[in-house]
Amino acid sequence: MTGVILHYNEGAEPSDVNSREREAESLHDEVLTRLRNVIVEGQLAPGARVPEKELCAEFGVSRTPLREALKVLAAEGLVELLPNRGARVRRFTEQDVRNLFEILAALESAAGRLACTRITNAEIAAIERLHYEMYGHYMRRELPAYFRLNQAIHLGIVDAARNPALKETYEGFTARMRQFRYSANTIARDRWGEAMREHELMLDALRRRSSEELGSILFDHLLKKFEAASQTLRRSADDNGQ
Amino acid sequence: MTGVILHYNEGAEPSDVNSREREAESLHDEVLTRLRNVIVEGQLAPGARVPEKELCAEFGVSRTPLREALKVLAAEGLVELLPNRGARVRRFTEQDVRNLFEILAALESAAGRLACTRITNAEIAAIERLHYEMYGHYMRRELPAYFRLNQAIHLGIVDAARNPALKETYEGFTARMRQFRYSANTIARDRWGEAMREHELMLDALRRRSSEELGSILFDHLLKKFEAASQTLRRSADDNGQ
DNA sequence: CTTTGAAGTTTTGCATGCATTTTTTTGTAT
DNA sequence: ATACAAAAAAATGCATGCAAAACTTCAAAG
Repeated sequence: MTGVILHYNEGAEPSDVNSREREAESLHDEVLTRLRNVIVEGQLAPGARVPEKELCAEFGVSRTPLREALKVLAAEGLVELLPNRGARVRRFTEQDVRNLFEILAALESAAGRLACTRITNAEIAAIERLHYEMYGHYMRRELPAYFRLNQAIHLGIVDAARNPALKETYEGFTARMRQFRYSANTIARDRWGEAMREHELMLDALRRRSSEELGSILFDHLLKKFEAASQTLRRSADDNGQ
Repeated sequence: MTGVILHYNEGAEPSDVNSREREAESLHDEVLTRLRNVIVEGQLAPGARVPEKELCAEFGVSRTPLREALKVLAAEGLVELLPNRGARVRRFTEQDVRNLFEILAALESAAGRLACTRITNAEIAAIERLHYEMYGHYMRRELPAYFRLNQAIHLGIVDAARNPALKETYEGFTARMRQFRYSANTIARDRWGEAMREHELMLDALRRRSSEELGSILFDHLLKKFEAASQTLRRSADDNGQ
């Protein structure tokens, strides 16, 4: 498919494992996706230099597509470009993460506003079902399932805003924050109930198609989510004596 | 103007002509900025193929940094990458522009919310002064000066949100829309008064530090701005028989 | 010991080279 | 003419080459 390209990926089989779905993806795109994952998943520590040669070997490509990907990641803010010193994985401060959460809150809040004017009754019903299912997981303290449904609800609202550019931007930012997800997906016992109540308010505002209410609730909900997550994070950091 | 740039950098002194201010800018960064300007300013028509060779000649660089810039512009959505067929300048539909305006509205609305909790009284006073100055231009029907002040006020609010990442994202989106500015900076006579009134409400909400109000006003204000601009645009398109 | 610094090594940024693919041109049959 | 096919030309995607910059190493001086 990609061709025989002798030296590198003979045994590599780029087509089967990594590129799910998309057929003819450019090397650049594939490297971009893979490198972003490497960084977001923390395989490359924050603050670490990005070793071009090693990554080229690992990905089986030359430096050209890798460096193209690095420029894009730099534009996304995942990586810093040091003049004549290559790239380094960006280290996020707590303030950085807060700033990103506020951007997410901005996008999702606006999505909620727009959704109120554009969502169909069927979609509202679908979100209601997700809500009740999530409530069940909440009652049974099934955290992973709860988070899955939670995310589905938020995505449903973003979808209902009927704005692909907004959705794409939103997803871009959530992807960048997957590296903090481990903490965001922990939830303090007392926060959980509050979050559930906020979701009830969201559903109520959505049913009444109250743009302003839903926008406000979502905004505050996201900021509180950050506060809770950062507290959890700080606590676990303290536990480690760090 | 583009400069002599013969072989490479013998007498090159990159610091003097081309890089205003910033000293050691990488070729990649400079090409990125320049190419973005070329596209946003419409020197490369929407839908047109991006001619790598010509641009390389014009910028005096090889294809490598140019192509790196193209990948970044593609990630920004200014350019589309066609497999094996290079890049083409993205053509924005009215719906695309609406979507972008909604994102801008999201960001600025959130900035307003945050600003209410973080802005200093001195900054509020500064924005008030801008407001009154803008009012003078409104009364005297001085459109360019009005728009300048208008923009300063909006930027002041974004600044007061104390979120550099938000500001950067906001500026990124406004830059991308500078190509539609010609229409956004036209304002229908009847819309002007309404916009001015909305600004009065904004200032009032800001004085009272009412996050929700300011967020709502800004959101609606931006969407109305789009509606007005797109109407103006459509009208002028009709006039041209298009 | 710590500093200095010169020579060697690696890394970086960019230009160039080359196999493919796409586009254009040209030629031929309908 | 119009449609199609073969050939030629150009553009694209990626690998590689190379000079300059940044790191190492290690020995001599303080």
